Amino acid sequence: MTTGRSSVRMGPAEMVQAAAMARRFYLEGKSKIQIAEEFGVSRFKVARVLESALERDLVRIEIRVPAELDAERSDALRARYGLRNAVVVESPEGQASDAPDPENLGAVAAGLLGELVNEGDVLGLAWGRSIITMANALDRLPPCTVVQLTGVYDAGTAERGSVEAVRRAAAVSGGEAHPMYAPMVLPDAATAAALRKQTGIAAAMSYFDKVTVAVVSIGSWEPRVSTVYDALSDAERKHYADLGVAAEMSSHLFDADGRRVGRDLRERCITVDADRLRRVPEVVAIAGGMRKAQAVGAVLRSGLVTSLVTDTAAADHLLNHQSPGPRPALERADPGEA
Amino acid sequence: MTTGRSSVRMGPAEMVQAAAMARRFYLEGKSKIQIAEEFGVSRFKVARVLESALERDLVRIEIRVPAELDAERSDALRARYGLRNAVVVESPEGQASDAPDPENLGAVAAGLLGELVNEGDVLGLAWGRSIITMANALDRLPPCTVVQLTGVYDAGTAERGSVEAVRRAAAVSGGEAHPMYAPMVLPDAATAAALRKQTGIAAAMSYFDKVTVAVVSIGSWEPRVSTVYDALSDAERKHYADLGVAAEMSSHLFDADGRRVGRDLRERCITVDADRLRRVPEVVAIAGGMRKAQAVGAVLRSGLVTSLVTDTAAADHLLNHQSPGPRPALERADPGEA
DNA sequence: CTCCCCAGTGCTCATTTGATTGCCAACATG
DNA sequence: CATGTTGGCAATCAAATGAGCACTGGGGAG
Repeated sequence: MTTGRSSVRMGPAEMVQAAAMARRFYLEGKSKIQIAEEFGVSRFKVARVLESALERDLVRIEIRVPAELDAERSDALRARYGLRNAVVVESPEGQASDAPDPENLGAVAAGLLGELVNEGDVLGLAWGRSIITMANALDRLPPCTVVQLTGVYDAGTAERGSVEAVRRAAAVSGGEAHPMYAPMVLPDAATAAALRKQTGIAAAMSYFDKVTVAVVSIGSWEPRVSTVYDALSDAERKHYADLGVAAEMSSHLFDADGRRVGRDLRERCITVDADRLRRVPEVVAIAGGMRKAQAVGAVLRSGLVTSLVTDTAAADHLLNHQSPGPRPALERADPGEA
Repeated sequence: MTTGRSSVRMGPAEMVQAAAMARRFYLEGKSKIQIAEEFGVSRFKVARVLESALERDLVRIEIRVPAELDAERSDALRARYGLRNAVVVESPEGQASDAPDPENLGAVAAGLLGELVNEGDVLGLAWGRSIITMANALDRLPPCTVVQLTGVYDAGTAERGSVEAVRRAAAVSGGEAHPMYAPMVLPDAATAAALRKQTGIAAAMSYFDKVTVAVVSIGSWEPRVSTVYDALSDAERKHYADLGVAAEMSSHLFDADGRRVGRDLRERCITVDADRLRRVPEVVAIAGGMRKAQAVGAVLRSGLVTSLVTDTAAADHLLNHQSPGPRPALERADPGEA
């Protein structure tokens, strides 16, 4: 700032010399002292020349990530919300608020999973469209046990999607699969309790305590954006909406500040407990799109999530219109151990 | 080289983290230690991540110079021939060996002169087409005295070109002009001697010892490529060619090794002595094109020249087909003082 | 099972680097 | 002419950095 202004023009000799020095320094990795000796100037001079070369854009440094990733927002999100990992996927241009999670979200999450999962881990998968997409996009995964964290959502086309996802992940990984053939939301607590005692379901649930990496989805309290919302009656929807539900994750409900609300719902659901989830060293949430942005913020503020895969639209909202809230970064065991 | 291979794929989290670290380091100027603290890793980890980011082209550093300059060849020439400054101008594409010095050469030389000349300097200009071009391209020059170093070449269109160049340079600079109204090559030594006694010419020549920056041109011993060659008779041309003339500069002749030959020619010429030229702290030669490449090499080997402005074609020849010769870099007074 | 190898990590020490300060020359001003 | 000011430059010292080394833990071969 104090020396060469960008406005004063450099002559060709200065330019060429600066370029030569910059080449030595940045591309050939020579030290400034070596360069100073070669050019017969003091090392301070070299430093000044390089500094001004930087100012004048004679040296251009760019950080290139694959086009679909937004490094800047990823980093900002990670820092702001105290996440261990944040990956922001570029939202397709022109696609407005009603776009669901883009295809990319799943593919990128699959890549992230490949990084986070180590051999011997126990991977838990909740329900979610993006999670299905992710499972399909998985191409390699270290050997690990895969367990289903929630019941399935039994409407729409991808009926047994969650089961499929668990099977697919286990197949790619080469490990055991522990799916659950049960709906996520049941008519009443009794039915749910009965189901939980079923051999297969109980077997799967017995792994919940061992899960080292969980993948969850986030929905907002709107039709077609929350699995649970869609599964309830109008009266029930109204009931929970009055509690101030802002987000739903694996059938757990949160208000805008990330506090659990409507805990009674849990009794009717086949899902992993929030407290158990909190003990999972690495919880990856996948959700994107404008409509889910608020919900994602709410869940982040709950402190249940350690990593996030989202898109530009949601990231912008989280960065510009929401605050991380009081809960600091998570203090969990490092997900490194098995 | 030892750590991350370029072939092993990075997951999105690693990618995003590497990008974030690279941004901090390269664009925001944070230290690796700061980055290590922020990300909760050791500074060595940061160093390794940045190193691998460099290997994987996640960080791209490019040295950008104005398109017309060839930084790499400039630097190579400077280093190989021990020059103080070397500037290589991009030869226009497809323009073959018979291209004379491109327009750019003069413009770039003008810029170089603006750098090299300081207030109070005495600038000497020899004859040469590029020097005329250069003078026309001059846009600013510190106040200095401008002296004509050689007589003019009195044929062709730009008849009094050299005089014009001196006047123009003085006008831009705001200093005195000392032109010489005399031809460069004369029929015999007596005529030359008589001319040298002329008031105006003698006045100009009295400045030769004070010249601090000289600009000269280089020609090869061919028609239309050397001013002197064109001014001689066939017999004379043959005579000097038999002496092994490879280059001509301000009516001084050099063989391929940079040794002076045909010194008798000097008697017939109005020009600055080679020995005086050698005492000038900064001698800038301007010459380009394939046909002059050999000649440029010869003059460089004479050690008379401290800086060179040339083009890609000549530079390639100088770098690939010629050697710098025994004479090391010049040991002259720094051109800094007035 | 042991052993070796290998990749990854963090440490130590020597070197490099940046921020600060002091110096000198050029210049404007009283 | 003396003096203050400014700007560029080099020296100093503390912080940052790199190269080499030791440690560890897992995986495969014998």
